[in-house]
Amino acid sequence: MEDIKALFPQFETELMNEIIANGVIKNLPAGEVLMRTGQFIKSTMLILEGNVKVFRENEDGGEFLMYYLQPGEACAISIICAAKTEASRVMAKTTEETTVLMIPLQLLDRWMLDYKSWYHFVLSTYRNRFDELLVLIDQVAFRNMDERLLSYLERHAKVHNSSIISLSHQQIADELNSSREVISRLLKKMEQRHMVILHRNAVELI
Amino acid sequence: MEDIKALFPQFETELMNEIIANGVIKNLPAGEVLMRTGQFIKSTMLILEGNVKVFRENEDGGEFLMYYLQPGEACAISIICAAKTEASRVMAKTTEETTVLMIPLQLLDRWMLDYKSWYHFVLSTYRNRFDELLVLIDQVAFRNMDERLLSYLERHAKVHNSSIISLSHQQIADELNSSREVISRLLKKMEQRHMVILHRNAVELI
DNA sequence: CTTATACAGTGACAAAAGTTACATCTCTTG
DNA sequence: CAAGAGATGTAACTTTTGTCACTGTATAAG
Repeated sequence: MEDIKALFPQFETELMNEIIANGVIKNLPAGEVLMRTGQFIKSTMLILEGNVKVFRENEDGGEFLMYYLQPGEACAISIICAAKTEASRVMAKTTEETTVLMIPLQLLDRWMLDYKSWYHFVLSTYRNRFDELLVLIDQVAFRNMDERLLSYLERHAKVHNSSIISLSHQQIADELNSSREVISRLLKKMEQRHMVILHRNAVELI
Repeated sequence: MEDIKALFPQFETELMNEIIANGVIKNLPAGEVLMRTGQFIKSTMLILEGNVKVFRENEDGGEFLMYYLQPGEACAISIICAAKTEASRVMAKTTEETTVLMIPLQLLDRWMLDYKSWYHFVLSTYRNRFDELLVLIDQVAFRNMDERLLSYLERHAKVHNSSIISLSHQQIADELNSSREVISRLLKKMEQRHMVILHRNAVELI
């Protein structure tokens, strides 16, 4: 409870009380799917601990990364969809053990009116996700795969707070919508330039 | 005034009155820049007539298309930025003669609380723009240039309500972040397959 | 009418990325 | 520890896209 206050210091006390009274805390293992393409959303969630990756699935099951959700953040899509009870167009999955706070959607409309801090939180959530999509569009539209790979590794390191990226080349290729061989090739080049060290199932950023 | 009501039938009467009392109608010629990268936004706007294209500028001045705004719509970015008085990261420009209704940003917060119809309008604006960005990401991440070109032509035709797309190959290349020769090549192929007819400064969709 | 100027067509080539096809290598599991 | 599964390395090739260089052509301006 104290952790929640620390993560969302901007929320006023009454909102905090409502959140605690109505929210359900869920503990999820890594790899748990929180939202599925085409699924209708019944509740929104705040991330308390861990990490959630939001992605689109392509035809072959590849998981094209959109962005990560971190503690103190909320899923804009779940709020948007919840507000209109519409189907989701993206997937969300935990990448590590994660704690979320589920909030029934019928509260959202009232909170928007009753709590200024909630209203501002929702708006800034929209704005931040929108910005992340803009950055993503820049990457896929303007950057080559080598640059995208480097950005990807750096972001992964930052988000997971470790310079060791524990993913196979295939997983990285999926998240960038490329192919394993291309990623292997580029990683090899980066290793020759002493930008990374390659391990099994892991890439270490220098 | 009656046209405004027809374009925004969902707005309640009092909101309509506020809009009419506080909004400023502006008539803009084609090619007018409404929003510039890095610029701070002082007001938001509703599109009454015409068409606005929202795009990102690349290093060489190419205008990479994000989406169009049409009558009855509002610019999500201007609302988001206005709400936080932050700098814009995109550009907006009229593509034809356009009438917009400018609304001073200080009214937005109050309207969100006072008018349910405004609140829902803003949320659905967010949702729609978000969806358009998702579609754009799909295109650049998953589709080849020939498919993207076809989608682009179809969308342009739909938005401008004409099967004749009055743009040079260079302009099309810019909006897709490609090069003139590539677009010429692909258009030629499409012409051979009887999908389009090529004119000077125009492409006709069949 | 002539001459710039912007637009379009095209061939040749280069670069980036995707594909195919194997060869190794490194764990895990029985 | 042997076998199999999953992971990685790599060469050869194709496809897609981008770039360069040049030609022709329509249109507007003088």
